[in-house]
Amino acid sequence: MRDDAKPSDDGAPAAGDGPAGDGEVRRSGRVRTGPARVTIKDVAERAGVTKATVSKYLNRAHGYAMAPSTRERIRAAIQDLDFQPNPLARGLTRSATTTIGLVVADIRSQFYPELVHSIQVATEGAGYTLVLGSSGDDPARELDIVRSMAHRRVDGVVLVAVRSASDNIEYLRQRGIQIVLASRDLPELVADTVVVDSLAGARAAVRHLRDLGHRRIAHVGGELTVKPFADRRRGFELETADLAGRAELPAATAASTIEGGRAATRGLLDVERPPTAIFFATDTMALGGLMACADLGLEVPRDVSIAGFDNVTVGELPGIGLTTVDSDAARVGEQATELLLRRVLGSGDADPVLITRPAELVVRTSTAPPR
Amino acid sequence: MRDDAKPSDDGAPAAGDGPAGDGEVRRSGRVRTGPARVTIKDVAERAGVTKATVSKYLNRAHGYAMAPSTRERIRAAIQDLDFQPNPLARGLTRSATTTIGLVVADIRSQFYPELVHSIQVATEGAGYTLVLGSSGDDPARELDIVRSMAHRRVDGVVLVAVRSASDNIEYLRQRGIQIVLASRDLPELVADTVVVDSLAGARAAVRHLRDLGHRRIAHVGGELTVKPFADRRRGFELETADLAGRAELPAATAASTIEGGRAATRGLLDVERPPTAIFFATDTMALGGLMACADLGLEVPRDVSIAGFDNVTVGELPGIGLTTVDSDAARVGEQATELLLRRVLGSGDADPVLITRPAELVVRTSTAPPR
DNA sequence: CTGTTAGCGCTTTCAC
DNA sequence: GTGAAAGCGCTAACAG
Repeated sequence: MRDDAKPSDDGAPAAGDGPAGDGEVRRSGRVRTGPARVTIKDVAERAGVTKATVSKYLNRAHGYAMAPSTRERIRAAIQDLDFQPNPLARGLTRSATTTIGLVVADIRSQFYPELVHSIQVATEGAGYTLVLGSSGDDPARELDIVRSMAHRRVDGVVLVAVRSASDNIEYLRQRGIQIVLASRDLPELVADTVVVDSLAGARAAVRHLRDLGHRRIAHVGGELTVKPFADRRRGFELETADLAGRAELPAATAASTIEGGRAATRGLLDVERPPTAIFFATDTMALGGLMACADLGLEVPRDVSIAGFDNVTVGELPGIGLTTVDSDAARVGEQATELLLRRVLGSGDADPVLITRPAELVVRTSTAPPR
Repeated sequence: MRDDAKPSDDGAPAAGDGPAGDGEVRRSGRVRTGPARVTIKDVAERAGVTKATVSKYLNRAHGYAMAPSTRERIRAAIQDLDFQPNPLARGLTRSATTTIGLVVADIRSQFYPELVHSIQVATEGAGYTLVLGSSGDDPARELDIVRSMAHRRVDGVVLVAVRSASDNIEYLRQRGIQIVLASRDLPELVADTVVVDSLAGARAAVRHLRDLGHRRIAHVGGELTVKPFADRRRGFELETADLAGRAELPAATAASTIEGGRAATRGLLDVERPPTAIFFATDTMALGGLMACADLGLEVPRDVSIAGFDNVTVGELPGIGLTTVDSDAARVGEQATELLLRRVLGSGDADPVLITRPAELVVRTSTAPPR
């Protein structure tokens, strides 16, 4: 998707561009006709006014005045004709589309559905349409998506769990497109951001393990370039600073996937004197941790206690009962959307706002005192 | 979202519209300026040709001829200027937007992420943008969403797990918008459809339970107005037809949610002589079934065997180990998208196509011989 | 308060 | 092969 300005099928199949002047596409076919669309002109005629007046009616929120009788005739005409303003035309003139872009890394992860849903509901509830992009956690693709959304003139973008932001944010900002970051903050506060308090949450989780009597506690963290993951790790370190040496507190870093957590956990447990508890930076990794325990014939929580972070739905299931920290994804999504829409509507503070939501410990059955 | 033709801020904050002529909104503010956008006119000037010629270059797939030298100059100009055709303008004239709508019931359900992801990847890979709508499984909202997408001139719509279709499909079809149904078929083949073989899958699951020695088998089904659910139930009935009376084969119907499955299962198990195995119409319900067992102090599979349908990710987890039937959501999504894009591009059969994918049994640890 | 007049950026006949 | 002109459906000054 590098050279966006290629022939009509701008966004042709990912396949190679082939030799110079290939001509594969046949967009030709059927000419979308359907029932004659009713336009603003039809409404104007039926109401006995001009398009301009109808437009003013449609944009009356802009503060146009209008004779009640005219207003009423237009209203009636619109209703009779079942008129719908064409969003494309509107977008073309106003350069605003009542559309919000949502960029996520990968919807399949246990963590997103709740977040995406809340964002979807919030945008839709405000009359905006949601455009979805999935980056696969690849910064390059993320930028492609952001560019594509910018060209489509979305009014704003929710960046969920961005990796790094410099390019994206710069690009959007230059084009006057509003931005909000959800669930992952960045080292610098470059845009409105809504996250959960990772540091406090991690401390609570680790303290819980200590309160149970654990002393050999390990940590499986996410990539440290991701700030919330770094914060969680730091929380782990702060709460274990007084404990013995590094040997007692092994830490690993893994991709935030089930497989990532599984592999890292195996490495951590398959040693002489394994830890009695592990704190994971995400529930997804913790689920992998559970698999690793099963792989090694260890029982949770008897042989090892497991704690995660996020509170994904499946953690509640019997047979899982994952002790975790609630990231309150739904509220994060909602609040992020609110912030974004506020900016889109022109209010909003001059400076970026950071909202850090409290993180609550949720104790279930995957943690218990060490043997 | 009923009256779409309301004032400009068609999608004002959910808050009340207040007294008659309130004037709260101030869209006024910042006038989205940004760096002067480069248009086809700029390209034309730089290349020393007219907009028309540039347009022909852009649409060369339509089969326009052009002098190689001109072609080259235009190509260079586009590159130098980093020109991107404005999709809105293009959409306005061509009445096609390289956009696909995706309508799901509720992304939060365990089943969707995989499906949505595959659709997302497939559309994006073909250069289309995905617009997401979530109906909450409410037919009225579903229609609202479909209408909104139609107004935005999406080229096609993927309807995932529609409930009933008459209105939606009629509406879209009238407007020449292509349609494909994924994961749920309808009694009548009204549009291209991709589903898994529910009947065969259900039979395989039930046969598996019988092979293990179960005779008192229950079924927790989804609403029978949903064809795949009806098929799964029918599969259950066919495979148990020779067994004792109805008392041995209780069946319940529930909403396809964890809670739905949980409640239904409790009802089924909390009796004199409970079944020794339960076949669920969906994994989501089966997870609820697992919770119900825990609630009642029953152990799976020792006291009761549990089998589901869909093969959601969490089913693999140790502690869950759900025996199920694979719905192959990813492939269903992919194939549905392919079918849709084919129609959008003007190929595609005259009549609707039905693709029924094979359903494969996946045996895990939630099923075992009865005691 | 309402109408006139220009476009927004692109496509598309129809000439040349 | 390329250009001129009209128009997609709407908004936005500016008049009156």
